[in-house]
Amino acid sequence: MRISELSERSGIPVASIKFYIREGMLPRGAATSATRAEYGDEHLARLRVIQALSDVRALPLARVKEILTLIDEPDQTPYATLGKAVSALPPYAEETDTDRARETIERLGLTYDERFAAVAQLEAAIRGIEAAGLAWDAETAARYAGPLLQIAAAELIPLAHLSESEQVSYAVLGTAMYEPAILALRRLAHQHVLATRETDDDM
Amino acid sequence: MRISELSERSGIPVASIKFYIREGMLPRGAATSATRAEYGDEHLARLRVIQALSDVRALPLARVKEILTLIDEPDQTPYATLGKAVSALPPYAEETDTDRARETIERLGLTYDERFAAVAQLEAAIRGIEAAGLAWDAETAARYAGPLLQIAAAELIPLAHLSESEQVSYAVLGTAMYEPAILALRRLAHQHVLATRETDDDM
DNA sequence: AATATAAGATAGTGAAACTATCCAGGCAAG
DNA sequence: CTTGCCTGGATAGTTTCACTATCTTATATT
Repeated sequence: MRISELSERSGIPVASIKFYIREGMLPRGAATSATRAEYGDEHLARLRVIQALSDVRALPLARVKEILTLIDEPDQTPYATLGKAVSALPPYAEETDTDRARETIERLGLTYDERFAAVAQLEAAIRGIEAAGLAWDAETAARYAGPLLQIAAAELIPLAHLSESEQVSYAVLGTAMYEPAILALRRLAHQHVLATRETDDDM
Repeated sequence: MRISELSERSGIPVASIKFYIREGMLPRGAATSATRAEYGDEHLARLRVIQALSDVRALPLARVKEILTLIDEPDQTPYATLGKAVSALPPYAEETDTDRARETIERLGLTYDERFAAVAQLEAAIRGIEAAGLAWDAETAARYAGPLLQIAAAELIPLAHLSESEQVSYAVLGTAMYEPAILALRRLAHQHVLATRETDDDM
């Protein structure tokens, strides 16, 4: 298909598609002549991924590009690839000390690895919680860790019968794309708990 | 304290503090003369909340302002206030039909209420998941719902012995600020599960 | 041959979040 | 008391991001 059809089918303006190509997020079409190029279904799929990451996750295009690159050219190990994908996701934390996060992780009996971006992200999250005047103690952390461990374990099961490259792109995209659903379900769960309380006490 | 001290103690440039005041996110200091005003600890605390919401959550200032307004002037009921707070959080979903979300919610046995922003957010999340080529079926949804219901229920318990206005600001800020910690813990849980698998299978 | 459309390059736009400059009025040191 | 620096407040400028519009050249299509 030509660029105009790609635009129609994806709902993205031609000018924006050209912009994504310029930015290196979408491969060029196969040139059939000096002023014609052919686009395929892979271009359409790529555009949908860009939109999902950019609109639903509200990721800056630079981060979207990082994730796309990881899917196209995974690192040596899936473990390293997933680690890099995590650093493309908010909260964007720079390197600082990660004492609070380390304390939490060790107290929970989780594996601490300072190279992992999620450690710095947890640190940033804890600082934010406390800056906002909220509590983050062992009890609070434990409330979250148990159920999340269950979720994480369950999420990894269906990966088993996929090929390695499928596993990587599923894990990278899955890390990013299931998060909004998780947050929405938590918010709905709050509402549900509140709504099904028979007491007249509101919160 | 004067604005320069407020700036020093918060680490936020004077120009930015003035900007926040202009935008109505931070109250003016109490004027002591035509060119002097006095700022208090409440200004410092407010600044820290703005930073937490803006930096850690990466919320646009317009959303930060909405949340701040909710804390300052809660709605009639805490339930309504929390609902509005949720709409200030990503994913920012406009009104569309919410069929997929409704189906999921009903199948899970949760309370469906179309006025609740989290429903539209779940819809947006599901569409994003599928646009990215990932699965969202009953089984997937159920994997998440159970543990999240546990989390939600546990989160509401400590609210019981707070005053109503404390409950509101805790719930509003808590909805926003604990989310990054939840996501970071999920990512760490993935790493932990992967790291503690004795098999040589990578993912 | 005339017209339309495509690809690719370059430049322009609009919103968001600051940041810098300006000015008049105090306060404090000498 | 006066000189000079700081303040509060207003206005204007800057930077980054994510497009969007225009332009050029060339090639399909009728």
